[in-house]
Amino acid sequence: MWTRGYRPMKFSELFCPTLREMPSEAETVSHQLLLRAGYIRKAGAGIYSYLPLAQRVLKKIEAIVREEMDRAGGQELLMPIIQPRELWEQSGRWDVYGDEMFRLLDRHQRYFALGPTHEEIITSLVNGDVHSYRDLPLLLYQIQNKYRDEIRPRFGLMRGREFIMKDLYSFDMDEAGLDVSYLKMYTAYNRIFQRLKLQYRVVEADSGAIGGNESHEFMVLADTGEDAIVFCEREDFASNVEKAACVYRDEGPHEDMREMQKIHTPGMRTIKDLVDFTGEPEQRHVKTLMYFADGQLVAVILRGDRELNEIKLKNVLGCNQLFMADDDSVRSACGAGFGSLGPVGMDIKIYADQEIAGLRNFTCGANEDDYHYINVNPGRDFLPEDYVDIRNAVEGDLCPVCGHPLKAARGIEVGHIFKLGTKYSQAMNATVLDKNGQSVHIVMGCYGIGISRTMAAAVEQNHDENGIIWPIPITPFQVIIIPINVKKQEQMEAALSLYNELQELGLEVLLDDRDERAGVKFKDADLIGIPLRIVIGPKALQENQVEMKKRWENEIYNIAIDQVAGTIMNILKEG
RNA sequence: CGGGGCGUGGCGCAGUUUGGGAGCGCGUCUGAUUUGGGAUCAGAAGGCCGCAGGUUCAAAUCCUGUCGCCCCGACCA
Repeated sequence: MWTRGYRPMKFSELFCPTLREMPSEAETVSHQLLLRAGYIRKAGAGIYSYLPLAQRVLKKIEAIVREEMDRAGGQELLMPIIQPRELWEQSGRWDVYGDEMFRLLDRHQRYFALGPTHEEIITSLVNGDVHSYRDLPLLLYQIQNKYRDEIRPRFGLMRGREFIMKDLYSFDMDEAGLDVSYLKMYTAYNRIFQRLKLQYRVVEADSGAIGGNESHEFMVLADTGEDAIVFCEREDFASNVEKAACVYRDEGPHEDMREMQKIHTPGMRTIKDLVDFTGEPEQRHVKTLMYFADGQLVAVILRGDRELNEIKLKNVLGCNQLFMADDDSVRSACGAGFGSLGPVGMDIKIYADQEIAGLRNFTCGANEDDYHYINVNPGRDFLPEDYVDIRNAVEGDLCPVCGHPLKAARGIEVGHIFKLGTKYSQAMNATVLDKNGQSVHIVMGCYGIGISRTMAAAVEQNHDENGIIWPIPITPFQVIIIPINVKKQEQMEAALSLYNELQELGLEVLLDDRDERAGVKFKDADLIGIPLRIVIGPKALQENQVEMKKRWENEIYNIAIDQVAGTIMNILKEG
């Protein structure tokens, strides 16, 4: 149920510098509370020290992760943080990874990377010592610091430049083997997040730069999450909006096409300007975006109320590099600037979102500054290269499986699993001999859990105005005992005796033996988030009773001292 | 990298516009009175005003440069 082996603790000896005031640098709840409650301190942008309370939480999360990785057949190892450049050149990622990789020079002017991930090193490791199909499958993992020079570290532990991650890599003979390994991890991840008592959802995800074809993300649900997801309440479908296919259904019958007209629209550059000007809703406008795809200019058109999904666009175009065109390039190619662009008469390849096909009599730019067309119709007034799915999914879109309207939510990505296939084994020539003595590339998968991020996500999801409310499986202490007045001998004696009794039962107990006013101790107990609080005060003590309070409830119960241990054990068992 | 903001005792901030005393609240230390939701009184310690250069009789304040941090956008566990 919980992990033993941590010494109980007296608050007077604990290094837990709580802050009365909110640190000004923190914006997000988890960042604020972890700082205020004395869990973390910043050493630099995106770089933190974990204080004793945080270390306890991290160790608990790690313990659960380890148990489930081992249960699924994983073997723990530890790989270096400092990795030679040559390995990264073999996989081609020395260049591809770009500025996000920390690089350093040794005294001989040789380059090294601070590992942002460990595919290269583990592939090379396995390649050196695994030669036969008899050695597979192999599941290897570690819990290690990772280094990514994030463009913008933020939200405390949520997006650090140094963070703790569990990463497991699977090695199989073939795709069928990979499917088995992937399923093992999928199952293990579900067990982990259930055991952590976090509300989460598994969503389909884009596999991004790491490569591969199938991928799921494990999202802890929180309004402050950086990712948007959509899910279906009826069917087994949930997806990151980056990935979610948008179902398009032609609603027909369509209104009659009217005659296209050019109108004067001085100074109007945004959809909102046009909505105000024409009185037509956003859905009856079309916006035009210009991109460079591997150096070639393309136009993209979407309904006015939609957001372009660059990942989808990149996949549709099959390009490596995609970025928005600058104003000068657009002007010289189209004869007008952003805000006045449109598909009519444009001799650049146009990719239209699939919804555009069903629009009638919409408004768009005329490729002439301060002019727009109204009553534009696809097919009649312009022909796109193709109609494609390139917008972000939103709430209310139809489920691709059952057609039911989708719900939207926000989430914190705490786990991500990928089927890599042979991307790295080919690049680094990692092979084994199969039963026929034939050399085949190893089929790989990789599976990450952000350990430090999970701690932050847990706080994000479990707190109130007074502080953190730890889920029992990861709380730094299960019980805090507060004698109201440590100078009253009978209170301290009762407290100490209870403290000893509970710790002998294997519980993690924090005894607040500080000579502080009761209010201070209550405030700190709430702030640092201990689930169960035992208060030893003069009134109840005369009756041989103490007060018990659950951090997530308001009620206070009086309990006979000799029943405290049993009551606590029951509550903890229920989790 | 672009846009916005901030660097002044441990924390939160005022002071900068208009140059001339380094201040306030919290915390810390000592003593007393207190003791059930962040006590009160008395006393004390603690600051290269991010750093460098410049202007000036005089710079936290004006100028130049530089470093760091936070927030908004593209990356990801």
